[in-house]
Amino acid sequence: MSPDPRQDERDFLANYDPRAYDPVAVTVDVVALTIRDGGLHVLLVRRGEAPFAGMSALPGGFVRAGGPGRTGGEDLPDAAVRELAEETGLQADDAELGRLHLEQLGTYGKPGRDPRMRIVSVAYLAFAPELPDPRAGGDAAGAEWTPVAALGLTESGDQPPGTTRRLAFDHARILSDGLERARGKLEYTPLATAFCGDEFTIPELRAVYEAVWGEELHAGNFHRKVLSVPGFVESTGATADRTGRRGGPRPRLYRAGDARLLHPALLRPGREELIR
Amino acid sequence: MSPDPRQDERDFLANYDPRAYDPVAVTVDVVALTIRDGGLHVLLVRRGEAPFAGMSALPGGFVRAGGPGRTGGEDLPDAAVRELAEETGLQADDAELGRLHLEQLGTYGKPGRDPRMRIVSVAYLAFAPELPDPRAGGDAAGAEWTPVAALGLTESGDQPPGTTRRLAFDHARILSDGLERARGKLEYTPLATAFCGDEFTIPELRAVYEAVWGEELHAGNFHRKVLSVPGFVESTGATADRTGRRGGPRPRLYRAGDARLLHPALLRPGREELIR
DNA sequence: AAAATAGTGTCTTTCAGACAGTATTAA
DNA sequence: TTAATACTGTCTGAAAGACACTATTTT
Repeated sequence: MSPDPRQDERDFLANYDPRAYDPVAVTVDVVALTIRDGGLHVLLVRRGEAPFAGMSALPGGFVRAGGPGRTGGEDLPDAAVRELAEETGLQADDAELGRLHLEQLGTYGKPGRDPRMRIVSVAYLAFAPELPDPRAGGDAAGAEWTPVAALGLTESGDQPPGTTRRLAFDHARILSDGLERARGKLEYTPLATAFCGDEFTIPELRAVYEAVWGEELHAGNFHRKVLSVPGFVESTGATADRTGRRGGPRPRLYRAGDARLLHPALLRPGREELIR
Repeated sequence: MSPDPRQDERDFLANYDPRAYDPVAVTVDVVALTIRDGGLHVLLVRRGEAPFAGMSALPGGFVRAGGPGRTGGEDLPDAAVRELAEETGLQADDAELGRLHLEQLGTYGKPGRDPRMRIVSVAYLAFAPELPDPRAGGDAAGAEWTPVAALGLTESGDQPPGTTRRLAFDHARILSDGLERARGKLEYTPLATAFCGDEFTIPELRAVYEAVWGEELHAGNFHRKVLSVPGFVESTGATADRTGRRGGPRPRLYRAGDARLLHPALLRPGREELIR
């Protein structure tokens, strides 16, 4: 219709409700999970300023938009990786960040979720093998890996009164959604291997499942099940030099296989009661 | 820290990269699915203006933000329902829209996805029982239920050259993601009942699965399986007056049960090859 | 009468989970 | 030597899928 793209944009903007011009800010927040000392940890930053000063929050920040009418700016997953890199002090092209699994979790935009202005936040979920402590890195003064168990999250996604470490904004809800997503993903995808190094043992993989699901699994059945799913893991032929903490034979080493879905799936035990 | 929230907001805005001020618009797009004549249909609008004039698009529009510093404006799911109501001519409080299943699908924000400005779009997925034709309603001149099969979508989410009915922006990708989500949801949730009326027969429910999954199911095994999953359907005790199109006994009538997850799940047949 | 459909019965295979048992290692 | 651990074998019950079969309805 109009060959001039700027005329086009003026038409476009004129055709909509003027309330659309009220500012909406778009941010990304990242739920970065890892396993440390056998427990599930999440990367949190300490807020220095109001609102929610002194409380913890998920790492995140504004999406760089690019100027109007142009195609500059960054894609949403790039913004998530950038925020993660800034907070951990790792470079975005580091091998450790490159092996990371990143997926979109959901978008949170309820009016009033930030008391200052309307903010729509796109949350990402990251699964990382054990990463260095954030304080070793760059300008990430306040970031640290925090045991998820210490946050006292309930199933409904909030923190009961008396919880010492409280999360700002609606970040308890976002983290809760991320944990539930992670628990489900381990059932039907091989993403538990994203928490491990390049080579890992079956007992290490089982420890990932136990940390994320929060329950102990039967070692023998787990072992046989993992090896029976085509493409979940492939043998390296080697044997680990390490062994279990209190003895036992040296476990064999495996790599992640080429499956993208687990078939049949590894279902969480004892979910029959939670279904209604 | 600062008791004045406007001072607070100024601090807040001053602390971030100035590129954050470049405008980002937030829209919602809706993938509304229904079953008509035994086939899966999606609600599409015809675009009258550039860009993509004459092409089809998902219904959608700007999220009403509310003014700065206040908590006005609409929540994202409310915006999705509003867009759907505007396009179908139904009122947002109609029973037919009230029974609708609505869930967030994902957020699409790649720079350049709209040639005019940076737009981040939150996509919603809706499952609807058969709704009236949009043209009967209000100002929804260009909306219509379109057979998904006519769009020629490939697994990778694009339309090969030569497709007659083309989708604007990245809406082929969004629709493709919505279809895959719907296929998966039918496996482990009872949401197929959201495509049916209040009362339905097992063969009608099977027709929903066949339309969404695009393959025929074994009638006998499907029947036994549905009845064996606790809480999927509950009997009304009544028998339908209608029967199969070419004869057969009158099927019994059921209502949706109280299950929120299907256990054990109804898995799609023949997915072993698609896993890697 | 013929064909299609609703619903049930039965058999086979697969798989999850319980349990037992052997070999290997640390304490 | 004891205890923990890695792994394997075996059994049972649940469930999916193939197939057969009866009863009911339309054409």
